[in-house]
Amino acid sequence: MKQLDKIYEPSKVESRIYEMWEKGGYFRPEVNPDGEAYTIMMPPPNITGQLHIGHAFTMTMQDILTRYQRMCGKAALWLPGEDHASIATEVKVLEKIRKDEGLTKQDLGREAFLERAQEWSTFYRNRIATQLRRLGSSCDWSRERFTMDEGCSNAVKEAFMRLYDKGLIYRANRIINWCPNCKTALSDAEVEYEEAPGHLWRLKYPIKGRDGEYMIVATTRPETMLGDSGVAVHPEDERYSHLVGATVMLPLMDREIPIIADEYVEMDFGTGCVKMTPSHDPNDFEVGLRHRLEQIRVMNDDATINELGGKYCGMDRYEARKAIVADLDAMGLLDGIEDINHNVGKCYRCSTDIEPITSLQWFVKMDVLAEPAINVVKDSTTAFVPDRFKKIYFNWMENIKDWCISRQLWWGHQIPAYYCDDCGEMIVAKDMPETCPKCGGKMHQDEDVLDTWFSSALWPFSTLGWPEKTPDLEKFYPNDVLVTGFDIIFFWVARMIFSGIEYMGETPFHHVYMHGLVRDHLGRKMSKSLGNGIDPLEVIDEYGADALRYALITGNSAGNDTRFRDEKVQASRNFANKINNAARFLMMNLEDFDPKKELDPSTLTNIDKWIISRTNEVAGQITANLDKYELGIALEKAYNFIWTEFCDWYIEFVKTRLNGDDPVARFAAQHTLFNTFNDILKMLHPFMPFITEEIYSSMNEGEDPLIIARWPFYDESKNFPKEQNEVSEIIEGIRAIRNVRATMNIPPSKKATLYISPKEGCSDIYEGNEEIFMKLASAEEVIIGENDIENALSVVTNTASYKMPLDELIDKQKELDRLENERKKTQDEIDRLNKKLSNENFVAKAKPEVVAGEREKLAKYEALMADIIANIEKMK
RNA sequence: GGUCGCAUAGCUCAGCUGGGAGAGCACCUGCCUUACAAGCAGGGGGUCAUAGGUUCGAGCCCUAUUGCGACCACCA
Repeated sequence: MKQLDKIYEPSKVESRIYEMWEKGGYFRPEVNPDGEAYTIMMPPPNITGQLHIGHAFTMTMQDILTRYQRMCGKAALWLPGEDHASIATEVKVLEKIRKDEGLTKQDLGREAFLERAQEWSTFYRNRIATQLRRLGSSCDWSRERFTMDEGCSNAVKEAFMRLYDKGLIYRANRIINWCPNCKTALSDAEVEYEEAPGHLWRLKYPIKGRDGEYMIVATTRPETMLGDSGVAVHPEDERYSHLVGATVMLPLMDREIPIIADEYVEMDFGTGCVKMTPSHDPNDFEVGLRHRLEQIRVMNDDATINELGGKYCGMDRYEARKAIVADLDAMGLLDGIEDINHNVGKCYRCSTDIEPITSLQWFVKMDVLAEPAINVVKDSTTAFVPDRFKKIYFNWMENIKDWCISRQLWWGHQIPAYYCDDCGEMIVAKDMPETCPKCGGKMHQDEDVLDTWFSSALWPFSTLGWPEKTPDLEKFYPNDVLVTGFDIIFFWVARMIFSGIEYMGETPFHHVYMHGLVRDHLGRKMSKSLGNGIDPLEVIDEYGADALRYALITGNSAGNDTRFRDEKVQASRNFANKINNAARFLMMNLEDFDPKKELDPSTLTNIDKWIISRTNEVAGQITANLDKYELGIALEKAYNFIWTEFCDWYIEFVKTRLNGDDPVARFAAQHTLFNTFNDILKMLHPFMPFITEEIYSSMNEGEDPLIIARWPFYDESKNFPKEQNEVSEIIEGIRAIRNVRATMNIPPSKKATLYISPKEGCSDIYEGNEEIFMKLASAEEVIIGENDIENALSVVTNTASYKMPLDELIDKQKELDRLENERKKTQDEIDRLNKKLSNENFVAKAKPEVVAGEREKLAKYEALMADIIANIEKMK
């Protein structure tokens, strides 16, 4: 066996190990060809060119689950997503083009732009893939799909056509969210509302035919009045009922517009009178439809006023606002201004104020799609972890409006709709017809592309080959689990669910595991403006990928945010080093060990059986935790078991036999050490893949690598409850002795004879383990049996009483005080238990096993009490 | 306005179906004991936000309150 460094250096092993995995093809589901399919998918990479810590968080969880399932013998497939062609990508690419070539989008033209976008997108995507590899991502990169190549992927065309044929996609002139900076339509989910101080202006609209009478409307956006086509009041508002049906003259535009009554208006707000701008306000749009109000769009795509805005034409919307207010004021038509806080919709990408405008766009009809998507979550065909996120999902799905899917971008899947230049005929098809089927004219394709989430929603099956009926699709759909942050439920999770049901007839995954955000050490959200982002690659450089993965997972529970602190990574790194050193110990002591040589089970001591049993038990618990996606708990259990029980106790226990001269005892110890540590490496592998693989491969030369080793499932034949209890007693005894020695300030170098007098029937716990007590309890000699020593330090446990004569060291009074203290504590326990057990209600109503347990405890404490009192007597 | 979450040791957080409160870091004491000082041994430290309720028994279940946070909707 080879030797390890005293300090574990991740940089020395990580790339070598990763290469070994990848070359060996171990990430592919074929390593377990007959195993049940387990699928997990990677979100579409967001092209920022850099792996974000939040991304690393998601990836780590996915990777842990994938590795675990693979070791369980499943055909675990972890697929990278489709390209995430979004506004972000387009903006990023355009920035680069401007910087490198000094060209704008218009200078470049569509085709040249797409070519460059393709290039850079691929570059960034590869870069992220490389970064993920450093994190240990066991994604099957060989199946990577990149479907923007043909302008619009086959899957997207197919999906679009199917919905169109069913009448679930339509094109209409409706009000949509428009970003004047990105110059594209956005879906409702892409608008973020932010509270901002503003004003409420009250404007006076002269009523026609009633000189000196006005309708006073309140508005936060006076510039939209250019497009007003009505004034609305509540039908039951007596102040205005006589005016319904009359008209007002719209100031500045001199347009005669009607006064209408609609329940939408709230009587108590403002003046109870609302101006109607159907082309620039979603509510007004709805009211306008009901009352057939004219739609007058007064703004251009860049939010400047257009020619319908009269003399304000060409002004920016906010310049126009100032000018209009000033003009109205000059005309005496400004009734007043109030300060008001209101929410302003912003583009989620560039934070520009969203302008609602009417525009010809493509929409997906949502009500039909939403219903089954709600049902699969209701009946838990798709379960959310944690469960509470269902509510958020339902709330959104139940109130969903039609989804605007067209975007006025170039970088995306181009809509497969074609128009005749001559007669305007529209065809939706996979390929553009040569000529118009109606008039034979020339055709052109719709300029717009689809919302990136339209294609992303297809990802659970499009990455598996859909619409082709591939073997992958057959085997791996539906997926097992989706791991993602809760911030993405609407954008993505919900849309995948209804799309999966629509196209595949089945929900896309059984479980949706939702995690929280990674925050900085002060609990703040990471953001570019704060500059508090953490680069996972820097963390990996400093501490190693295993440490980063550990730090991200430990102490985390589903749905909750986690803070990222340097101390946490340090603790993780220390753990990695601990494992490294435990491995060093093994390697030093296993040089002459032959794992193939058969063991005589009767040579195993109770100590060996204890660690075998505990390892088995812990493995079972971790399995249960992982099956419930309790990654943080599973990792914590592994940590505590490895550090405390294996390293601090078992290794210390076993040293006496390893250094002794009985070859049979030595072999039993080596055998247990070897197998236990192998199991430990296995259960830790999903969390810390690099270090475990490195150690495992040097311990098991010529064997299969750890990544495809069999998971250490719970095995009843390795369960030794009797020995577990026995060794717990030994540990308790040693602890008690150490504790006494420490409180009495006796240095470890001062050794004494240790007299152990086991209680009835307990002597085999101690027989043969004398040397262990010598080593771990600083005894120079151990004598087991009845004793009657005076002037000795004494401690008692449930199975034995211990005595250490240390005459010259003992401060008699101090020891008496200590014993008295023990007595008090024990008496308190006895009193508490007596009180509980004398409560008739408790005895009658509590579960019998609980009552029995309390009785047993009482008996133990009473026995201890007797011993303590005897010891006090001897001391006096 | 609606919904949800969080409040546990000095700090950061765990705590599964209710049966005597845990970890890491920090702190105190003693140790370079041949795997490990990125370590070992021992120790201190919590009215589990507040007030009620259910129960034999509540950190956990119910109600209300306070503080913090998130999401959705949005009245011009």
